[in-house]
Amino acid sequence: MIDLKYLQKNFDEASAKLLKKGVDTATLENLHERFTSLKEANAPLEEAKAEQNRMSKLFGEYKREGKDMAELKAKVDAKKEQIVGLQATAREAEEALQLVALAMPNFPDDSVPVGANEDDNIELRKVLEPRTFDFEPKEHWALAEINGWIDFERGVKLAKSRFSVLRGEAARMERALINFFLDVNRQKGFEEVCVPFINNSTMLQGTGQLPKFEDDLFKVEGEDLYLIPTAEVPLTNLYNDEILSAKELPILLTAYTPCFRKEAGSAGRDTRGMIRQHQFDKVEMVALSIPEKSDEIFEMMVENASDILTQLGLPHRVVELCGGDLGFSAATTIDLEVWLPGQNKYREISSISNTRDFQARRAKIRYKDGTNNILVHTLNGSALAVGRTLIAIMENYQNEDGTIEIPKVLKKYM
RNA sequence: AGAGAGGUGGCCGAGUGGUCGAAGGCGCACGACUGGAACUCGUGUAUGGGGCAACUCAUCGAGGGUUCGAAUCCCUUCCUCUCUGCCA
Repeated sequence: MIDLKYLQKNFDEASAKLLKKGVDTATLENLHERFTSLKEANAPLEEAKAEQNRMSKLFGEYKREGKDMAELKAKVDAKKEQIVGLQATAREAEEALQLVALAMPNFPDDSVPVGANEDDNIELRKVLEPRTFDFEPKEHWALAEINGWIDFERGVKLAKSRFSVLRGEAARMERALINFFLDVNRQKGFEEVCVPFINNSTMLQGTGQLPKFEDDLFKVEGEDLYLIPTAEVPLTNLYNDEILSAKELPILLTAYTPCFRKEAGSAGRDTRGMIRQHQFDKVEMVALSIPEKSDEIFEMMVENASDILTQLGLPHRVVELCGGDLGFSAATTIDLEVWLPGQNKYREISSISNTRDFQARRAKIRYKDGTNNILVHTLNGSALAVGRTLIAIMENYQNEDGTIEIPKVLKKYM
């Protein structure tokens, strides 16, 4: 959630920031109004309650002194009636505010480039030169068929479209990649954790998936539970509603989890192959940090993900997202895009974001700095999307006959 | 899943209708004592919101109710523990 006090005091500045993210001023004005309404509704309510509390305390005295209480009771009853009305107004204002506030995306950093969509993203650098083929490189689904690596049909049979089955060497490579990623992350100081793959609505609200993006989530029927769309949810919310001590920060976490996404709104995109699935494996990094250190940690996370791709010998580029392409919770995001020679394109394989205090405010994650409780900064990033890495290896390491070489660093894992 | 017990501050633990945001202890922070430390003594020590402030509202797992007044009584729900069942 954005800082509503900041919004109130610096409306024009806030408005300019959110414009970059595609939020029009009217929406922000609405939020501002509701925040003001709530404050206006709360003031008389609290005053009335204070009066009631004062009067109620008198009862004790009256009783002890044997005084008559009928008159006092009549006064309190009148006050109570007034409170009921004020309470209804305040509650309405509160609910109206929450509705808008929880749907408002994070402010982008000032450094975020202006732009409407991914076409306006800025390539910062390329890492590794794509290899030149002396034959026409195939796409991963063609290679999958030649090698019997991916069973698309039976994945669909077992569940539905956008599910697939990895077989034999592919299944082993999936597992090898997970182990490799976790090992690298652990060496960089991330604590490996193993988390529930199903989280409740409070947690999904904490990281920003709810209430706005419920349509993207698989919900457990009849329960307040959702399949996680990313390990960012359980890892960040590990400290939901906690106050940490400054000395335990930064907290660096990594976990392998499957991720479940409905991909609502992606109908027709990447229907072929394994790029966009309802279920995919990912190894995630999450960091909780003091505000002053989050930029540094962000850089480290980008470097780490890039380094993993380099170790795998996969050409990629580092891209800074423009305001219009930023996710809901992100203040700044860098994507890593891996080269897919079969598609002749760079495709997203990692996305690293600093959400500043946006998620921390929602999830109530603070740390104690002397006497003050301060919101932490939360960061998250993939290191890496496993299925897409598998695809990238298939396409980049293919031979003319369709066979696939194993990257050197993976050999000890297979 | 069925039966019983219970959920209070960082932790332990009192509190069964008013003076309780909450005794006491531990822990922690600061100060005194010490050459330094332990011990001892003193002070402080929940969270969120409103207000320049004095101050004030809310919170004793969560939600609702009774009452002038609820940590305390009632209902619902979640969680934990024990026993039974089931199971990797």
